[in-house]
Amino acid sequence: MKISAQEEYGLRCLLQLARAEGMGESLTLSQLSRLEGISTANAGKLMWILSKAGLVQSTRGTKGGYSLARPASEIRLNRVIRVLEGEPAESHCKSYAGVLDACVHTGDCGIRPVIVELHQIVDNALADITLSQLLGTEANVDAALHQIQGIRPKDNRV
Amino acid sequence: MKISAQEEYGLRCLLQLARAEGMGESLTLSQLSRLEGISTANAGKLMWILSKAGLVQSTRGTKGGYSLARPASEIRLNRVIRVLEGEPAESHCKSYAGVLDACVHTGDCGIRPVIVELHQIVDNALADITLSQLLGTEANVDAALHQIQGIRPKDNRV
DNA sequence: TCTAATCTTGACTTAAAAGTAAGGTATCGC
DNA sequence: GCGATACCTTACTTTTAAGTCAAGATTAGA
Ligand code: FES
Ligand code: FES
Repeated sequence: MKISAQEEYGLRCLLQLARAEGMGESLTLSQLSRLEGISTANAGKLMWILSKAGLVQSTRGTKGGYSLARPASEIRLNRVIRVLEGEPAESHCKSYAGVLDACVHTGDCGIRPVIVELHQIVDNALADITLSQLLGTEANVDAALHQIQGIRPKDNRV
Repeated sequence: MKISAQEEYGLRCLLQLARAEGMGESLTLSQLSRLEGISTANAGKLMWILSKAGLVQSTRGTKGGYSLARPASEIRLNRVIRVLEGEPAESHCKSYAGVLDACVHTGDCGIRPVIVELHQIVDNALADITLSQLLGTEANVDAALHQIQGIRPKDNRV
């Protein structure tokens, strides 16, 4: 249960775009790569993924670059992470079937709900955070997040 | 942000041990491998990790096998997952430094708190679940988990 | 004691993720 | 139009995680 490199760097680049957005500017791949200390090729790949998902907008040609497709306050982290983590993780019971054709826990299973709920918990937490909330100072961001964790909305209770 | 194969299979094996525990029995590697549809070699590796961390007890020789080191009701999932996910994930800013020596976000950083809090949220959720809670029917387990997600204890508020 | 069952351990192989390279296409300014 | 800038896309290489193998060590029971 850890964050992958792609998720991490993708999110960072997105944050850089959010910062630039405030000043009405867009960023090129080489700018992004310099800002985050990754190769331009890698930045390109990340941006391609994000743009395919409609999170960022790209402009070609000289004076081109990337910018957020929507205001930073409307981009929630759960969306970002889901896009960056690749495949939609097919139904769990098919991905982790061991050497067998199907999951050995047929029908009644205590594992499945744990995994599903766990992802739900993470998703809920991430859904409460927008890009714009991450632009302040570290202390402010930290404070804001603590609050969110406390005010949890409890969606799917009856 | 997804669960790894090792975490998944390790947890499943542990659950099988918890079931066997109820009947005062221990399980051998070949039994575990058959129950979970993985190779005995793989089961052996997982058990070694879990035993090294003190979560399971092993008995060698004929009539040997594995059993839980403590009652299922005292084993919390956060511990299990942390053990199975390998390295303690050194300070984040060192793991994801791109091509540079250190993290480019020096000092004031909006990313770090997100990652740290996120792991905290997951850990809190997992800490509320014990192995014994996962032994019931799928419907029961699901119901129990929903409750936990709602009653969240809010540890680190002031 | 001897043997069969069983765990232990490190090295090896394979599969997946991450990152890189290169050629292609669109846009701008002259 | 032409060249420079910058994104687009696919294929490849490297790195890391996952899984396997094989030789060694320990115990119960005949
Ligand atoms: S994890 Fe697939 S049925 Fe249990
Ligand atoms: S992630 Fe390391 S300083 Fe921001």
